[in-house]
Amino acid sequence: MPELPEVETMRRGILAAVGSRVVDAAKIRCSRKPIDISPAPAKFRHRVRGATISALARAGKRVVIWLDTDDAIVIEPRMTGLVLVVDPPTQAHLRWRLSLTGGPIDEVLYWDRRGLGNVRLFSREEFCERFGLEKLGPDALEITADDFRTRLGSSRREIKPALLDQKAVAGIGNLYASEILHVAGIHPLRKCTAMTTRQWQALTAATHMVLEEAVRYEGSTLGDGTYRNALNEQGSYQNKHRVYNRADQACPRCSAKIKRIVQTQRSTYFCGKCQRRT
DNA sequence: CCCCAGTCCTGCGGGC
DNA sequence: TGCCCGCAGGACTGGG
Repeated sequence: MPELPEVETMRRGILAAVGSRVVDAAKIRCSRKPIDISPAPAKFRHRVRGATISALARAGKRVVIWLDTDDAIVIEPRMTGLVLVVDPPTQAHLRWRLSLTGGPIDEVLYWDRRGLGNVRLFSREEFCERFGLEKLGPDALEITADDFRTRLGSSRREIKPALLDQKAVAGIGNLYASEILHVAGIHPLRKCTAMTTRQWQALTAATHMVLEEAVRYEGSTLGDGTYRNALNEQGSYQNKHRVYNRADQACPRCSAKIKRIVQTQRSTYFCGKCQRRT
């Protein structure tokens, strides 16, 4: 479930390991069903070969490898994808490989157990079209209370499912939505239209606080152990979770029992006592 | 336009 | 012990 903190951790790990280097080749490595990689291998290879990595960025939950040719390799890990510079957890689910020249670490790998992710090459124009502010909202680390109110203030949805809308705010997923609302003291069932200015402000502060903290702890590696950083090491923010996956345990703020409900087919965790509906 | 259910996919754990 | 089902939740699609 890589969300913003996990993808940001991958991005930093790749940057530290490979920095600015020349691409030697891009290969599809797949012993099972192929994942979504575009364009087709020969064309992909031709477009990236010999290019230099000019920047490593993040677009919401995607890792972006910018090349000096003005093309961007966009890796979208979805549920179980990992971007690695060391041996992957298994060879079977290794999906793609970018070979580099001139350094001790000479590969960036894409590994994906479930294979829901994708690796795509875009020109700068295509990238701006696809990931502009109309398609992808402001980054959750940078979003302001005014952005939140403008983008969600008139939505008829409940606040928790609304936080998962990447057009409104980029980077928040199911896990961090629950954590953020707990810190903000806002009930997940609260309607966006009922949110006060103070609550949009509290939500903004909580969003920045939780996500910055999660980045410092290198993301959350849950029970299935799938998520890893670029060096195949676990994150540790799961030990700091306030509500996620903690149904029936004590709220760290008020000791009431944490509840689990389902909203738009997804689990929500919250404290019914200290997260107010009003 | 807005929003939600259904879809893809694999591995794991519960129930029988 | 083995099988089947449900669940996990990224982003996209189709339709109400």
